[in-house]
Amino acid sequence: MLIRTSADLGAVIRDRRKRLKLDQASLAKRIGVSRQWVIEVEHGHARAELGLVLRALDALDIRLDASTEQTKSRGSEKPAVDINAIVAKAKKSKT
Amino acid sequence: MLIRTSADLGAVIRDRRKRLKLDQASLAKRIGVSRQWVIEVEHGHARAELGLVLRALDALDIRLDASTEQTKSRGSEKPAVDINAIVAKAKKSKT
DNA sequence: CACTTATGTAGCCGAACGGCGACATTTTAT
DNA sequence: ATAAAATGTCGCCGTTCGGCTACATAAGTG
Repeated sequence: MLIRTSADLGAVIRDRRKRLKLDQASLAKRIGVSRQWVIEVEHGHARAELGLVLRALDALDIRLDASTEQTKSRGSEKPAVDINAIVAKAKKSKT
Repeated sequence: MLIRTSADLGAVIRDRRKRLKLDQASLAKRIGVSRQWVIEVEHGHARAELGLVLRALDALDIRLDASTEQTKSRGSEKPAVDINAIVAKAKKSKT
């Protein structure tokens, strides 16, 4: 699943937890956090600590992959040549 | 790339930033955080806020994928039947 | 119905976050 | 070598984290 927001993450975690037939308390113990933490994260708490979240994913055997392959381009992406640098140089050596 | 730790995340972010020829200040502005935040995260700050990290990945067009497909099994994984529940019930109706 | 379990909520607390400004250090370019 | 930019470090500060205890609802079972 594609992760965009903390809510996505929370959903993934909750689904996986249920699939593994774990209750929040057990999962919390596995991860080493409080039960409330699990609750908040499953609800999409955006300000949770990155490290704890990663531990949670590990405890649930969820793989996280980062890739730069993108389907939707959003304007200028990978300029084969760094136009900016060229322009900058051009500006400097004006005369 | 597989993300296990915050250091992995930091490396991915830094690589991608350089690949995009951005300096930390510009990236920070894109994400909406301070320049120091970028520094710390690139260094693997484990306690960074999840939401900000996700914003960073988005700003760099890095896709995050969560999957439960795993190569290395680590003990008991997907018990087809929930033995625990069964045992629990058995214990209860002991007589 | 009464009983157990799971989940969610509230307040208190120490600790750390992240922003800010200023400075030190490293790297890059001329 | 000189200048400029990029990167990293340091306090200060308001805000929030995450753990804790206790309580409040669901949700399921006899």
